[in-house]
Amino acid sequence: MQPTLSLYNTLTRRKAPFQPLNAPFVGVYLCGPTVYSEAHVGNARGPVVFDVLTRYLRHLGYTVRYVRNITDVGHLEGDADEGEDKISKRARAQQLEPMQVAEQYTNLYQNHMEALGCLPPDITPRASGHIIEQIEMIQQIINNGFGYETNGSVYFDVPAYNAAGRGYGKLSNRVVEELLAGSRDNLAGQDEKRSPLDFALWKKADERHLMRWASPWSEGFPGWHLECSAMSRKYLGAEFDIHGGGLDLMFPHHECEIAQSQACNHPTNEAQVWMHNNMITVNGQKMSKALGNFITMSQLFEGTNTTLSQAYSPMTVRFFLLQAHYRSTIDITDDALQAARKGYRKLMNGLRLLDKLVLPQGTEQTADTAAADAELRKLSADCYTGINDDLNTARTIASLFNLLRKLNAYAANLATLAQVSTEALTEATTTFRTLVQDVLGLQDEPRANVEDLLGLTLDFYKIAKQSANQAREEGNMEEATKHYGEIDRIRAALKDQGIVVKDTKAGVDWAYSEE
RNA sequence: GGUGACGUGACCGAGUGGCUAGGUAGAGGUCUGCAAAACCUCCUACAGCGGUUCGAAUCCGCUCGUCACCUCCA
Repeated sequence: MQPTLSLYNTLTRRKAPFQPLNAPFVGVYLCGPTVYSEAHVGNARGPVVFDVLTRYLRHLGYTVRYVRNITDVGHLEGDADEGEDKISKRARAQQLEPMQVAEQYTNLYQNHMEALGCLPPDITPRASGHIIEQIEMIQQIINNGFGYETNGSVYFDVPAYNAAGRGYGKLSNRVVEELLAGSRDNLAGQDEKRSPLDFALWKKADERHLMRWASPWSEGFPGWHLECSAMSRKYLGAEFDIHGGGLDLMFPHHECEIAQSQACNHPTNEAQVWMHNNMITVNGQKMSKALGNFITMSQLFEGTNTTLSQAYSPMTVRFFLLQAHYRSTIDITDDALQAARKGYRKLMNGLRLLDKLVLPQGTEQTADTAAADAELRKLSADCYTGINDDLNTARTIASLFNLLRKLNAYAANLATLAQVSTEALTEATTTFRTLVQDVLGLQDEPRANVEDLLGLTLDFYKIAKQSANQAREEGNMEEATKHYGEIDRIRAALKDQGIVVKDTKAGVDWAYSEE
């Protein structure tokens, strides 16, 4: 009997038990990266959180379709005055094809996500591969009276949409009148828009713009909110279960997404549940490209960022991210990462321990195991409390440590396993293993270097060999035989691992077995 | 200015009316050839000032401090 999973919904500003629209199927969409540069740690939080979410939904028995897009068109550089697409701007500087840049960073991103233990999404749609769908959507928006064309560009008519009672601002809690009052009216390039709140659905490309597609309005490119509306609708339907992204995407990106979707398919909030993960901070400030205080994934894994003293492994980073609740900010520091690394390793040591929790032969099970069973079962059950409460992985990890302390205590004195029933113990070890590996996605990360370990083994091999030869020369055949036995054992063990020892005139070496 | 969030012990970070969060670091102990790991014990905090309440870190008010978003260049 699994307690229900509750999720905090940005739309309603409260937690509610999760109810799929069409159980057992669950559609999940996460706004993916813009692939014009390398992702930083902040960009990894959403994917890790949603990886846990989809893993847990599957664990609960749902059939999940998880979509995470790649934005390879559209976004403009914040300070660009050319009106150029970010990707093409970068491409021109490097004399590369824009799609080459996009491909390069897409691959890098996916490698990093895989290293972080994120299972690949079921569908990874590219914005550039869905131009037709986006054009169709624009046409629908225009036909429904919520879009207009100016000079080959198409804009979404926010005042018209809002006048129709569709609630622009309902996600981010904004009032159109206040937005209008707060907006500066001296902005350049506003003349094409009827209202400063309007946003582009299609932009006509100027002659320097490299990425461009034909459309009924002009040769150009789609607006940056549109892709998610179009692609989520294509793969998950006009209304699906869960849509996620960073808190900074709530406005305007997600607000505009809802508006676009609803302009086509009223009524819909595009997704039933909207989830937003909070930001990662550095010295209390949001990590961002603009501030320049970001740490890229490569820098983190390789220890090449000056903010940090050393490299941190992907699993350490994953643990670090999950040790905080996703709606809280999390401050990244050396101390915090080092603490995370130790915590992560402690959990991994726990994993290695589980199979060793066996009552020693000859020890009798205690007749009454009720007390110990109850204690262990409570510790196990607690592990699910946190994750069911809006994916509170911090609490789940805390509970796992509490469970682990008990399991460690049993391991330290195996005879005490007599006090607990096999059923309760199995339940506990299964809970631990399942949550750590399958749900939190924390995998053992081998740190030992095979070459070094082999070298170490061969050192002992050499010592044994010297001892054997010396004993033989001294005529002590009994001693020699003993050491030759050691040598044979090492050889046999290594051979089982596909390694052969090579005794050469130059010394002892090894090679992969060719058998 | 508008909207929202936050301020927890040496550090990170849960909790949100009464009950041990947890991890890391530190202290003592058990174990141990030495050590490590593990286990046991300790360090028991909630920005400040008021208020509500039998009782507040948790609710309310004020003060101080911090942060995010408020789009354009699309």
